[in-house]
Amino acid sequence: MNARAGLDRKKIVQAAAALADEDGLNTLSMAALASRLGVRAPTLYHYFDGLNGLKSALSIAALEDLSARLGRAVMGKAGDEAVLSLAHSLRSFAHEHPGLYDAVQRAPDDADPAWQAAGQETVEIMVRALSAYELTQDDALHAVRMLRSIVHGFVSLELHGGFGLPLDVDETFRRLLAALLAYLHGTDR
Amino acid sequence: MNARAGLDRKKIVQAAAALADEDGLNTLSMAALASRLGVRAPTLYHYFDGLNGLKSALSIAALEDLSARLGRAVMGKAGDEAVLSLAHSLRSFAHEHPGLYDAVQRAPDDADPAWQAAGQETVEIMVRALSAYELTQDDALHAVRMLRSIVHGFVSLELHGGFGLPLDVDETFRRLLAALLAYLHGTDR
DNA sequence: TTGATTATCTAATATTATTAGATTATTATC
DNA sequence: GATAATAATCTAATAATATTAGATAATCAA
Repeated sequence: MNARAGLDRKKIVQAAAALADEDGLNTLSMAALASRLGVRAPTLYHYFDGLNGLKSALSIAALEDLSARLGRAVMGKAGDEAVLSLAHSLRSFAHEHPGLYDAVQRAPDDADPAWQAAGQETVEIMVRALSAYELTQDDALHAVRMLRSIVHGFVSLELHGGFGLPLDVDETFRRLLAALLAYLHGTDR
Repeated sequence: MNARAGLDRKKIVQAAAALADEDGLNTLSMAALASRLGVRAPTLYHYFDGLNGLKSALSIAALEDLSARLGRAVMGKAGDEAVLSLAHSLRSFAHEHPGLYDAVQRAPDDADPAWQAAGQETVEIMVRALSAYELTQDDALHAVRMLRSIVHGFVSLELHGGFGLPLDVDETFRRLLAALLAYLHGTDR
């Protein structure tokens, strides 16, 4: 009784993604994943270098997903509209895929080329989205970091219950983005 | 051979904090903590309700530490100076105590009264720091969230290697705070 | 000094990650 | 189509962890 499960790295990563989104990235285990795939845990070692290797693969896949989504979000948009679209895409990705979102944050131990590439891709998407502001190269990179910081900080606090008070969170997000856009317009510098 | 170790909750939490800062909150275990305290793991169950209970206590202690530091940071300061001092205190706490900083983010499972109190205290410190801007109650609370989001997002990306490019991170932080201060001054609204 | 309390221990169970090596299913070769 | 090679999966075993139960020894109160 050994009918093959027909696994491959992609199917395993997909199942891991589902588990991470459902139960959290931290509780993702080889045991739980194998069980979901109808297979014994050691089987997974045939495809990945342990739990760490699996999580690295998940991080890369998640980052690629996110990158593709961000790319679609800014197609045909420029300036404020593009920045807002990026921000809302990031936030909705985090809401829809909390496990994958956490995985994106977690850099693989050994800086994997695929990870580097996906990360660079997202930065480039963001830089292109900012092109309408006609920033210098460095200013654009700072602006990308600012956007990422703002959205990540907000989303992270939001998802982990950091905002206790009964005050509209969407409004806070709007204001954060308004502050960023104002800065990009140079109202202040 | 059972000379008592003379433990109490405080000593255990302190040792846990040291371990978390040294090796990361995620790798904090009952086994490692007991070993550092020169005691067998089951001993710790006399003081805390398992690893989760211990981590909750650590979260609360860390939040109280942070809150005290923030309180000191804004004494005798107002307006922009107070906001900048808050932001830099938050960031330096995260740098000096990465494990505790992570612990602060993690809300205890059961919303512990001590946790609620410490959280409320930090919000109040921040609201007071913003008093010079003469904001409405709601605007002040949004501003607190904005400050927390900005600093947390930046620090989190910074600590977890999210900023790959060789571009001055201090400068990015400065710009983020400049954007916040400009917003608070209402240059834009 | 004795008895009660309590801090700590040992022993045992369950779960997990991981490695080694056996077995069975598929594929390639003749 | 039979057989050999390959590859996917399994069983078995080891080590580490969290946790519970209950025993023991140190301290404290009377």
